[in-house]
Amino acid sequence: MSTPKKAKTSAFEQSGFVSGYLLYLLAAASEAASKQFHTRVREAGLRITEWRVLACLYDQDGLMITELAHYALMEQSRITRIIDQMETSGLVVRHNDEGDGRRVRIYLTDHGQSLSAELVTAAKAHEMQLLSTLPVKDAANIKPALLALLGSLEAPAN
Amino acid sequence: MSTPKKAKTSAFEQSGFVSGYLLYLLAAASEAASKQFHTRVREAGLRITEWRVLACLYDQDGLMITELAHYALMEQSRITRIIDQMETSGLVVRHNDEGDGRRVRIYLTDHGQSLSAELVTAAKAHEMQLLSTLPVKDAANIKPALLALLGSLEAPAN
DNA sequence: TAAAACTATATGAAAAAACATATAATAGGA
DNA sequence: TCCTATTATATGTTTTTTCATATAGTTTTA
Repeated sequence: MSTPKKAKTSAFEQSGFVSGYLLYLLAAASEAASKQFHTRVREAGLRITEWRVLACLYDQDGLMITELAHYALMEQSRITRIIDQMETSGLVVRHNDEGDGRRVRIYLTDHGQSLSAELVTAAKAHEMQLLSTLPVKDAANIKPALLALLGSLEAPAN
Repeated sequence: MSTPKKAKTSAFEQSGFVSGYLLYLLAAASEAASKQFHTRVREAGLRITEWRVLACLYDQDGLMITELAHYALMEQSRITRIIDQMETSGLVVRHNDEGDGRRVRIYLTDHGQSLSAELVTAAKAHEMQLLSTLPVKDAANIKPALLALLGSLEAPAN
């Protein structure tokens, strides 16, 4: 047979442009690493986007729609609809901001609070497990490198 | 004013769970880094997904639908439809695999070939520029760390 | 070699996401 | 203060994406 059945480790992955391209590595690593944990998120009855919102609110309850969009890496209109659904399922509530009638602040319900705490704990455990499978050097390097990249990208001037 | 207008660098980003969470850093870095280059992709009249397909075919022309799905990190049915559109816009062509009538192999047209070469060149330049903005240490560390992570995640055993 | 199991691609229907824009509230001049 | 510009959220529409499944070709095996 000229073509191998399972081309998992094909010539493609060994050489060529894509397999060493930074943006590909970032996307692939993000996707592969998230995949594992996302299984747990779905087991908790949540969609990925909802988990992201919960995690943001875990850190800082009462964020605005716009702030959530920024932190959770999503468009504003998307957040609006996700909050609609999360409000329906009893995870969060909307409150008008006193002082600025345009703003809507999102707060965790009791249920949302306990669920977010639970998932954050699981996420931390998963992260530790994941980092423990890496060579020590890489495990130590990865977050600083990503933070440097983010910092460089967020800097307005260039 | 109690709430700053532009909360770019808020308390959120300084501390808390999310801002140091590996899966968040990966997603955020991937998104932020890609964003810049994606502007160029759209200027070339392509969607991001189409660029991914072009890049894969640049490395290895004649990939199957399934292989493209794997390498471009997308679902099979999605690739099928993207190839439909790319065929319509004259970037690729489908050919039946001789030897296995189920397989469909995708080949770049002349136009697809020149466009992919052009964009790959631009992508390499962008990557170099991006890495040059990082501290040398981080620039040297990031790809090995991502590769280690990917390797660890692809390994079946654990 | 016929049946069963499996692989590759396509497609209909449903859900999610993006895009543009509407609505409402506030802020900032003239 | 009134007019304009700006900000925050919501919503209608369209496009993407997913999910489940159909179709067709190949391999396996009894």
